[in-house]
Amino acid sequence: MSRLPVYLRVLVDRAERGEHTISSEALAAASGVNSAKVRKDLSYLGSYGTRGVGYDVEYLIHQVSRELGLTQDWATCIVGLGNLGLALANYQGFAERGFRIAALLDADPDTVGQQVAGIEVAHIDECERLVKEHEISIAVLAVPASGAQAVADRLVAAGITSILNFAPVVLAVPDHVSLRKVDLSIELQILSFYEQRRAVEASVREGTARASLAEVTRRKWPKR
Amino acid sequence: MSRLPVYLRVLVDRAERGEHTISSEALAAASGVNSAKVRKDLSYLGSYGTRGVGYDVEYLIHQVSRELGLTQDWATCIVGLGNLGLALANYQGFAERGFRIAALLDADPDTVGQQVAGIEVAHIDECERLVKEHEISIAVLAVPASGAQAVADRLVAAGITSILNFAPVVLAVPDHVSLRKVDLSIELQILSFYEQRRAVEASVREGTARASLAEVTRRKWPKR
DNA sequence: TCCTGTGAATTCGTTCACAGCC
DNA sequence: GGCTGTGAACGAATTCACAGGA
Repeated sequence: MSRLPVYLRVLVDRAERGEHTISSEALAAASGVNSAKVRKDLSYLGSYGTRGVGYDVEYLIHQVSRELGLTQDWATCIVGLGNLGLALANYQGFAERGFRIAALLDADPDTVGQQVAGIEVAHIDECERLVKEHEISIAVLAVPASGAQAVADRLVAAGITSILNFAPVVLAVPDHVSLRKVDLSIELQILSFYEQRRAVEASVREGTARASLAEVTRRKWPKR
Repeated sequence: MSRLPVYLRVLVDRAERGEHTISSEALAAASGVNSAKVRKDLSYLGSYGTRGVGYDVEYLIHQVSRELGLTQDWATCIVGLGNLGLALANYQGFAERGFRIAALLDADPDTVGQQVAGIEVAHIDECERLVKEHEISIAVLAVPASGAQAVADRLVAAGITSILNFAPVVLAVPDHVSLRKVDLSIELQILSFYEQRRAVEASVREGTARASLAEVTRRKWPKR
């Protein structure tokens, strides 16, 4: 399911190049997955391809967009206008894809009142009113770790039902709220893990390694 | 394995609060996972807990850090100093966690030469030299989608072995290179999907839904 | 008694392989 | 002949459940 957006991106790209049809094989290659997986994923949509031919690009774009709820636009808010929040607010790709920024929120009195990307930053205390007024369902959280859970609780109470969390903490939210997280340092640490593992492997190949825990552990982890 | 960084964060937090011991149950709850999973994950490290007691927090921090390769620091570079690249360059959490920014790279002549976070932005043409000179192994890619693959190829040729990609494209890299991606619009689209699904479910409960494809499809997807 | 470590059971996602249709 | 749709086989990850040590 998290693959649908990837397919969609490939499809849009192909449509722009004027291609009208695409095979599961081609879509798979461009998306970095297996072709059987593509066919199975698409079969869940009930979208039909044509045997012997492939999938109609335009039609599939329509189906996937609809499945993803992209045929309507979603009002969102960005909470926390530090470095990252500012970058997100200025990011063009937001609106293009049907995610309209309806409000910007911050707790810092110096930030409140400033114009960012054509929108005035409101105080976090306004969140209840703004969420209701603009029917905001999605919040992007770019606040410091220490305040993140409190802000999340407040947003949920205000009526938010989806949160995209950039703060480096594990948030707890009620069942009816969707939560996704983007965590820079976790990503880097994962890369670090594989870097280190390659270093250990290299030293083993060269025979310079001493028997070590890392060595014993080495084979237990998946390939990448 | 991608859970180790999460455990580590929880452990550090507990250590700071002066706790010396933690049970798999408590660690699991704070990490948002099942306790058996925690025990199994930790057993791969060869770290031993104490039956009847739990795990020693300090010792576990040491073990996990070592496994993740965080006992050394990694030289990294940020490529692309648009909104996002700037925010990343100014992000403090980088250096704190052992990821030293050794170079900033951009293709825009107006950006090259500027100081960002105390480092002068170099031209992308310098990447071969800088990667070698600073032994940079990890690159953070914050360039526009259109140029991302070319830049990635170049970085790989220069000797980079890990890439954290923020550009909204599927990158292809050789097997010996690790690749992670962070894609804002994909995350939003996934949230959109669940938002929409909730809307459909609500209309079904209210009896206002017409029989529809979305309705038929509804049950096929995982819970969240 | 409490909590870890781990085989066994289960669930989930992926891939294979081929029947069926264009 | 080419390509989709899908049952069946497979493999990986998760969870159960309990033996055994502190």
